[in-house]
Amino acid sequence: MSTHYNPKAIEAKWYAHWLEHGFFHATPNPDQEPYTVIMPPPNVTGVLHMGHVLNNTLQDVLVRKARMEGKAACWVPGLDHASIATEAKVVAMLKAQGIAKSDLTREAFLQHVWEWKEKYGGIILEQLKKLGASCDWERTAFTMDPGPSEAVQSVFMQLYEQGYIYQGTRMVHWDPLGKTALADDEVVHKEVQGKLYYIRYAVVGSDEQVTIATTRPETLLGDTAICVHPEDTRYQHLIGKKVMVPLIKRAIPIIADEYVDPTFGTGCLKVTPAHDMNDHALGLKHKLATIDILNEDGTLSEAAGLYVGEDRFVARKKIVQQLEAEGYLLKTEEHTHNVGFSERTDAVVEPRLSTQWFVKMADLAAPALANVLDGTIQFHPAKFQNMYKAWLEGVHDWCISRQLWWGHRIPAYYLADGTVVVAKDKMAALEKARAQTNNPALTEADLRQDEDVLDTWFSSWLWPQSVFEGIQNKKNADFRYFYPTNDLVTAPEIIFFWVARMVMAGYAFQEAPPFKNVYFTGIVRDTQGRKMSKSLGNSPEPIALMAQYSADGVRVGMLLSTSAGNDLLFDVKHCEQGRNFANKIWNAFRLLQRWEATAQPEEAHVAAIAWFQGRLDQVVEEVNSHFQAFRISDALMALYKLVWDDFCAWYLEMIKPAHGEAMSKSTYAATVGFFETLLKLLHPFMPFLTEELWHQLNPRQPKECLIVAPWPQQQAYNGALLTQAGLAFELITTIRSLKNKAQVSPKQQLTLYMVGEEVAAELAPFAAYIQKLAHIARLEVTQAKQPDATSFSLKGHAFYLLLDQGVDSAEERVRLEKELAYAKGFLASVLKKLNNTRFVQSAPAQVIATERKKQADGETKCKLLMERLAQLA
RNA sequence: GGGCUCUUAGCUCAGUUGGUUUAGAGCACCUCCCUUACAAGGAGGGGGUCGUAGGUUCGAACCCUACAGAGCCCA
Repeated sequence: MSTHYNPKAIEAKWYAHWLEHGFFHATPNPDQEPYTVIMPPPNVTGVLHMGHVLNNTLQDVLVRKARMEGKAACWVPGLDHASIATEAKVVAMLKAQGIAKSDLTREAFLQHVWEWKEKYGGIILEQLKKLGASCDWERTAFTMDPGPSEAVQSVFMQLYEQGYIYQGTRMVHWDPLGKTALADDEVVHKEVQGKLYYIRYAVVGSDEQVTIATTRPETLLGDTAICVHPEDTRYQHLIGKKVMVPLIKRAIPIIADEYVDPTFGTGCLKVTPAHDMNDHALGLKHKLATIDILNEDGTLSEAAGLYVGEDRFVARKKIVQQLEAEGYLLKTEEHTHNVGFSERTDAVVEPRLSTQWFVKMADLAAPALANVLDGTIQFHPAKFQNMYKAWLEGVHDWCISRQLWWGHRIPAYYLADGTVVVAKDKMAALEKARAQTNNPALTEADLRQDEDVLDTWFSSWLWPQSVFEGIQNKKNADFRYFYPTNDLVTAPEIIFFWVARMVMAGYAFQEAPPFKNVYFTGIVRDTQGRKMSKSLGNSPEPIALMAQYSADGVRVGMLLSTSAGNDLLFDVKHCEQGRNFANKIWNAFRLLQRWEATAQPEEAHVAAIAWFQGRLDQVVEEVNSHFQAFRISDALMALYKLVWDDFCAWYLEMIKPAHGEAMSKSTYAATVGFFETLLKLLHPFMPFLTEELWHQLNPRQPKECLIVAPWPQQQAYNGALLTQAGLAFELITTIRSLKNKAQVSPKQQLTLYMVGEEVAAELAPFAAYIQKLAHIARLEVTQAKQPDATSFSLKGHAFYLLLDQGVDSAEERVRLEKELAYAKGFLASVLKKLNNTRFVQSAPAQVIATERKKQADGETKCKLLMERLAQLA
């Protein structure tokens, strides 16, 4: 057996084995408790990045533990069709082949997208298998599959009939690159260094001029008013007059509104109702004209009058030049401001007036908020409640139409006169239209379906329901069994996009929450705290990382660096630590395996076994409670220490037979049992290594896999024994340290005196181990002072260590004086409390008792140190 | 501009309702050791007074106030 764990063959072997035996597949079973996790569906265009590794490792840990606990663990994987991202990708690909989207029919274009999807889509799901993800692959779902698509359609119709979906002309965020509207939260605001242009407008019928400051001078072509604050004395006399828009020479009114901030710029605002959210509101209020100067692709329209057909940014430059040439530009200033960018295409978003479909949110938001605030749905960490609450309380209606082809086409049909009919298909729409218009002569040719598709999130928000066909068929067995799901693991970035809307959908369509817990992960950043991104090239490639450190190593590395909800600075060193841990376990197994259990007579390591059993039980309890609180990295760290420190460093060394000697059968059996329990506890975190060792440890049937072995039971443990062992270990460490400081070989056999029968009794079960591990030849109880030996105290007990070559009194003095100073300081702080009558009067009895104990320990320690110093003098 | 969160060892973070030793962990660091499970290892060790300044309390990393710095969400 190799001295190093070699994961390659092992990982492939066990993943195939688990699949072959159907361990990942869950079906409704009345004898089992269901445990359901819905994977946040990655984009069909996606490839595995470190964020996915984090997110999916966590889900797999939760799912594997639940499976071992005997639950019907169902982890549903899926893919999201990602309208904008996918369409943009395919458009670019076609362009590279010399095909323009505009030359294709809708059907032909969609044909290309489906072909692309079949060929390249969903790579990420294959990559997740490398990570060990134990998803129920038989349930893999895609948002564009017939089931989920039907759910989208039916929900659209239902909400439309109930009046929750409406069509409206609104200012929307327009993505000129994607040529589509965006929802509020698909716009990312970034600080941008721009310019503030000061432009003069001449007042009609006067020599006066007013100066406005704008960051977007090209929009002046769409100006329909100038607005000032009604109380601004600089401009009051101009209210009601008109000014000439430069270059195009259009007269527009000067109006007054309190909306204007007199301290910003010149206090004089140009109003462009078609191209600014706030200006639009002003326009409505003051009944201003609206001039839309932009085309859908961000070029200037006929209405602009100038630079028609030019891109908005080109036009901006040219207009600035012309303004300057014609003397309208007073000055420019550097100016930092927030600019909206499209989440998907990164294009600068343009506020634009258009007719779109919306979902009315207020009623849907109410139960979604209430059930999070009352704890029906719990957030981990809970701090995300605040953000969730703020968003839901000020929620805006949701713009759900997108001017794209790839996605769920809106099931709305128009008649020539503009009548709208919503129905699941053309035939149904025709029937409705005939009934609605009382015109049985209508034919399919009279109906035109809406060209737009729905926001991708409009399918994602149904995901926990639609993967089980819960919209169309609420009574189906899977849905009734697996819904509501248990835990959702996702990123806080999509708390509004997705989490909030799923909760709304849960209450809107099932009157039940979609999940019980939401665990928010942080963002994976590099060691400098920068977000990992392709352009920075600061993200390790997960598959390569797994090849280097093993899948288990990467899982452990990822988990060790995470705490719920906090961003994590990812360092490959953590994966190295994970790999080293795997190796440690591997080698513990090698040691165990080489032992022969034949010793006669049967002499078991009773104390060692009882102690480790206690530690095991203690840690099982600890791990369970960490899981309950979603403190996954703490659970892992508890196991890391249990294995490395308690099992390897202490237990195995305690029971390790001397060179060439055999081991008793009962000790060996107990140890194998411990190792099995450790493998069980570690399995959710390190599935491959543990499954391999599980089968190497004992011959088992193919079906008898660790992945379905029962999770260890929580048992009561002997706390007193753990305390005794703690003292013994502390004693061993102290002896080693004293030897080290005295430059005595660690293996030098020495004599140790324990002062008093009490401590001797306390340490009795571990006496043999103290002798073995600290290399103590003679362990004696004494009451007498030992002038030739070094003294020390632990937990109020005194000890003498007889170092063979005597004591270097100078060094010993320094050491003792340092210790004494500390002990005195400590004692003083305790006495300060105890001498304070108000403390003694008001503190709880238990606190005072603890302080008294501290005092006693401190006094013993000081007394001993002073005695020893006196001897040395 | 409004709201939220954070600031504890070199780094990343724990620290539960204020009171078990004048604060813990992992990693990193220093010394010694290639000892027959593991150098991807072993033994030992050093290191912080908890952002700053006040306040409440018998007692504060923990509660309150102000200030400084970092981040997030919304506009």
